Amino acid sequence: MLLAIDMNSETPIYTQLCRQIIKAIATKELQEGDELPSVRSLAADIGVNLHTVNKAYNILKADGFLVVNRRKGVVVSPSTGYTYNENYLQALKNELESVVIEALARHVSDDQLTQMVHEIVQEVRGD
Amino acid sequence: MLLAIDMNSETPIYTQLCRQIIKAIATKELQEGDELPSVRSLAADIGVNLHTVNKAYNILKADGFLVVNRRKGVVVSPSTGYTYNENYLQALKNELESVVIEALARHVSDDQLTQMVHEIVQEVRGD
Amino acid sequence: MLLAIDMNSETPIYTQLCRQIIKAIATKELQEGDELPSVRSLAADIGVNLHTVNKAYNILKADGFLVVNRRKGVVVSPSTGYTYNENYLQALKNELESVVIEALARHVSDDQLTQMVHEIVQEVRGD
Amino acid sequence: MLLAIDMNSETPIYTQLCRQIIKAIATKELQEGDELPSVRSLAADIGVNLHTVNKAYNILKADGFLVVNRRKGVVVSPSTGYTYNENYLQALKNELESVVIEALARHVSDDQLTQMVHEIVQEVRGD
DNA sequence: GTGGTCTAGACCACT
DNA sequence: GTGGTCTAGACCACC
Repeated sequence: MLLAIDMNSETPIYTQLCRQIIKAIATKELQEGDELPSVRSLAADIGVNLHTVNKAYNILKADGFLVVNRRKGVVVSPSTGYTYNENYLQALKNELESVVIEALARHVSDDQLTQMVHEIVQEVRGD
Repeated sequence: MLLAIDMNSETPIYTQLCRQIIKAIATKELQEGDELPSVRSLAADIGVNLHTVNKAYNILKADGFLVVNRRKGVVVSPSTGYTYNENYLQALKNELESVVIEALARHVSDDQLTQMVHEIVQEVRGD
Repeated sequence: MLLAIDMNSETPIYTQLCRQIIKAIATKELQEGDELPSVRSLAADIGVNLHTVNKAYNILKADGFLVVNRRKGVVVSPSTGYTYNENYLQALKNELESVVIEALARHVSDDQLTQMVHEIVQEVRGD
Repeated sequence: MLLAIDMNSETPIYTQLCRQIIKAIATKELQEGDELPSVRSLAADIGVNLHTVNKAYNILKADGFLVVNRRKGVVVSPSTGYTYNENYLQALKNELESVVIEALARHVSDDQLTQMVHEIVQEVRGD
């Protein structure tokens, strides 16, 4: 897995890490039981602080994507560990709302939006 | 127009203001030329500092949603002022990506996602 | 003479008035001795406050463009009244500098700049 | 880089800061990736409030001249970030117009103007 | 340490 | 009255 961090982005580094790992899980590049690099080695690899990687891992553990395995270190959870629930759907809708509403205000069409979502889904599934 | 601010939210107050005003524009509750409350009165109304309101207004001005009219104060721009462009579409796709990818990882279905987008569009259009 | 005021511009109305009158003088639409509308009628005409028109007239008087004639009211000065001097040239260069330097930083070419100046000169002379 | 602020000028301090930084970029005194002083240290240096420096930095970020790097603080963007576009050229022409037209009205010659522009270009390029 | 956000209170330019 | 600018001092998130 290749992690590309943009130091100039306004998104915090730990968030970028989370997203890229989640993306790898979504595209099945990372599957149940796969080991992740140790906090130490990953931090050295991408040149960031230990705390930053640690924070990302902790968030992903809290979200159920990762789990600590005594022998293998941090591994990807079985997919039942991070299935959506009501709370998540609500949060998802809120996030979508703020993005979609601005798009509509700017005269992006209904079709363009769903088209865009489809493209993203295709990228994830077909990648 | 009614603005509801959540002081405990982690999203900055000025961002919440921006979103609600954009939403009002999207739903045509606010139309071209409509006057917004003065920074001072709005700040007093919702109980925040005037600089916070000012920042929101300034962002919306920079984004083309609002303009300052010498006689009427802050008013809604003609809709040509905030039409989408290439840069915006790119940013929009990036924002959608991070949201959608996590949803897919959590086994939200393609259909659920487009359904959710449709619901939001309905809310905006049908209001 | 037609005065078009943009209430949404960030340039103060009195400055817009000054510029348009100066432009009319530059294009010889207004010539030495020509009468300007009274403060009162001009204000009513373009729908602004008396003070605003008054301020514009006063600035133009201080700059030598206009002069008060006992019988005809405010009239255009003889062109000797507003010829450039050292101070003005210095101020002009400062104003040009801030504009030109940003243009250069943004990779506008030397030629584009002089071309643009030529175009403006043509518009004024040939108008 | 040396920043000289004129507290008595009528141009806002943050604008003066913006111009001087843009000038430094134009003269290549500041190049892609170069770090700028932190808002706090620069504010202390020139004796203004940190919010004033912050505002200048924010404007330059919005204009694409600067970006915030998570490790290095505020740095100069790659020059692709602030290349001119149609909107900018239009705004540039408007700014040039108001300056040039008054100069013409005051009998500054065509040649003097282009000469002045050339001088400024020379100063920037030959620095 | 950094930048980002918020508050509070002041003065000024413009209309 | 409006928005624009500046100051001063506070807390927080990120690294």
